Amino acid sequence: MQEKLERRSNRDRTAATRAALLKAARALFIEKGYADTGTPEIVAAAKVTRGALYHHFSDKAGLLRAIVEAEAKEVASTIEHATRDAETPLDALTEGADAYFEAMRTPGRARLLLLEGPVVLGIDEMAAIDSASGGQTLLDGLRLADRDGRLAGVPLKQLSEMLSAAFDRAALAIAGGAREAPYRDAARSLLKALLLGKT
Amino acid sequence: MQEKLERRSNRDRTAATRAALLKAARALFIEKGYADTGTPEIVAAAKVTRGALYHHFSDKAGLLRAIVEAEAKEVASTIEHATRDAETPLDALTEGADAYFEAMRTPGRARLLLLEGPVVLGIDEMAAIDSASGGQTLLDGLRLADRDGRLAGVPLKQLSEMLSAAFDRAALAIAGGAREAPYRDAARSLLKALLLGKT
DNA sequence: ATTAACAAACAGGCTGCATGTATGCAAGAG
DNA sequence: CTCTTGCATACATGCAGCCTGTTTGTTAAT
Repeated sequence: MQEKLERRSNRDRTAATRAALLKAARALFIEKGYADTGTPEIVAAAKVTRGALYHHFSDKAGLLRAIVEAEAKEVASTIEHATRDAETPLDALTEGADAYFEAMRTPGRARLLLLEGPVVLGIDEMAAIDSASGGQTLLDGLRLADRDGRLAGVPLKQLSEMLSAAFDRAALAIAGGAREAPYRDAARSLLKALLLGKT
Repeated sequence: MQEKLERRSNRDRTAATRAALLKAARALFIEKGYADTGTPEIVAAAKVTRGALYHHFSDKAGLLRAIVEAEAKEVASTIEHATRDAETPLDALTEGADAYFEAMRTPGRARLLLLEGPVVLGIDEMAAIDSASGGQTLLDGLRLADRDGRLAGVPLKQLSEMLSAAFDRAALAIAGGAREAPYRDAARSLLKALLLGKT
């Protein structure tokens, strides 16, 4: 805690400053929203000046972009890890969905990835971030299931987008305090109905 | 075009001013987004002063709220009209989905209802607006189908929220220039799989 | 005469930039 | 191998412009 002001290498300074800014901004964006959080407030919380902020980030939106990219990467990695050793396509999808809900339980993550991000950065840029982070495991799962015979003639890309949106909404609801179980059941029903024809 | 400055009743003035503000703001919010549109720009486009704006609306967000409420009402009414005389629950849901896509083709509506609204007004207030506008036909349809036997044990409220989100995403994609047909097919597949056990 | 419907000026705050300063660092001189 | 020298990095600070919401003043309807 007492952070002696001793000499540090430039690399360490940069890392520390960036980390402090990202942490402070993340907390404030989650608590009050991007628009209602000013840069003076952010730098105060990070114990840094506005000069440092604009040295490390192009602008206020750049700060959000960095935060969103980190969150997206974590989510993608959690899902990928969880679906690695599934036996059937349905298992993979179900476990992927559970992992997604789990990853999105991290406080504030849903708001950042599903609300502030799309509005501030734009849908297109969010899509780019998602795919760069490897956020297409859902489509992969559907393609595997398709090879198994089911889903003939259904446009998979569009279906995966829509399912993804459904999971997003569930994650948002859960983040807002709703119980997780019913959403997980609903998700399971959806996937089962699609892949097995059973509700 | 030449709008003589003749005497008008107060009621007419109010109606005209509000309409001009709503129209101008709507166009600008769609074109540049809520955050990047200033009130000076809005009143200039509406040929009114900022005094008029703050006389009729509590603040800039109030302007967006009025716009969003109008859009939501139109969407709900379109859907209700389209599903009035469906024969089976699946028909009602399918036709409702088509009507929703149709209603959301109105340029900019998707952005207002699905992006700017939730972020600026908050999720809770958007939910209130939705339900006040009668946006729960989807849940009604699922309940009807449930009575028919299918969907036993599936949490309907959550399922309807998730399906609704799926349709939202499709509408957003279509608004962004994507072709409508594949999304409609995916939507149909989803509903059929749930209600009939067929993909 | 009273109130609605504006108009216009004002106060506070915020963003991005531009300029100034100190510190780390790499390379050459000695 | 050390030390100086020059440059780049990492900030700090003040300024300019804009924007929002409020307040005060004016005109027109009722």
